[in-house]
Amino acid sequence: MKQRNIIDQAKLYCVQQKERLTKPRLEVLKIIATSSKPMGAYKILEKLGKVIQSPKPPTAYRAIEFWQKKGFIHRIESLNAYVVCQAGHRHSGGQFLICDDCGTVIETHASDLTETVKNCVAHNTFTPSSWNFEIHGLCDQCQSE
Amino acid sequence: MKQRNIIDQAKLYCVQQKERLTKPRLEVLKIIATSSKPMGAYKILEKLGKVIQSPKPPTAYRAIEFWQKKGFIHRIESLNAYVVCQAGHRHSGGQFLICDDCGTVIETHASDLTETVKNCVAHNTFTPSSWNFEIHGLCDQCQSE
DNA sequence: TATTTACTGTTATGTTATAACACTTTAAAT
DNA sequence: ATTTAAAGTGTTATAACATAACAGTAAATA
Repeated sequence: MKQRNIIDQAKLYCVQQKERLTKPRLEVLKIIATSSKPMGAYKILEKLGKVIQSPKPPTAYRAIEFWQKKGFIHRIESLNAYVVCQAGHRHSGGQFLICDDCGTVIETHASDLTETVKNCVAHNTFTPSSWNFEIHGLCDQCQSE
Repeated sequence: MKQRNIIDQAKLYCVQQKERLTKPRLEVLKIIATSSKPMGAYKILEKLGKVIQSPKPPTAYRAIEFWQKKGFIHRIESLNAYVVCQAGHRHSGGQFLICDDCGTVIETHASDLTETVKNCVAHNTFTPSSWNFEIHGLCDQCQSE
């Protein structure tokens, strides 16, 4: 079970980093990890309501922000939605292939910036700290249908 | 004047493509083109109020959508804001260097996808239609301060 | 000049996100 | 052990961003 691993990783991480793994945090991560598709904050909040007494938006947003900062989840900007990190490691940038038909998001390795960006860095015109590359299109399966 | 050129280009485009260059459309494009930084929809709406009698959100959003579809402006997803196209040509993807200090956005050429994405396409696992690459960091000037 | 089409104005509302503050839990310092 | 400080939560309220729906208007076209 993939989502099981993420939870275990998160637990380990919190112990090691002395971060507090509170109920809202744990449940929110579980919810996002269980979904195969990006999930909006209010959808997360709704699901959270099944394990916590009538939670309010900040409860969900705080947990989302927590995991996002730690690199366990990513925000898909073009969808206002969140997905669990599929890369299995910390990184300051992400690349996402978003199928506009079925909604699935594939996270690809994000260690390479494009040539243009590399040039900018090389010429010292810009110093990147984080990046987000969202590619919309059709996944293999939807393409062939 | 750079923003003058964009307006002229837009006028020419509308004549050639038989698109209607209405007052809301023209004014919204002027507003976005005049700003050196990405502008949110409600800020645009506010400025629009100086040339049009108490406009409502849909008036701004419709014009924004119009120019966005035609490639004259881009949406910066991570800022919920809009900038005039700096590339001077139609394209299905954009790369933006966003300075988190001064807010300036530099648009770079977007004809190259990263290696990973190219590989996905080559192996037929994904067919991209559009993409958006937003790189946050510090521009040269803010970096050196 | 009648008809169709595209666009606008307006009302209302939906969706996403955060500020602010009182209270609680945990960790650390004494 | 008890105090204190720091981090986290619950809650209310509201800010910020975006669109549905429908009536009316302007332009293109038949």
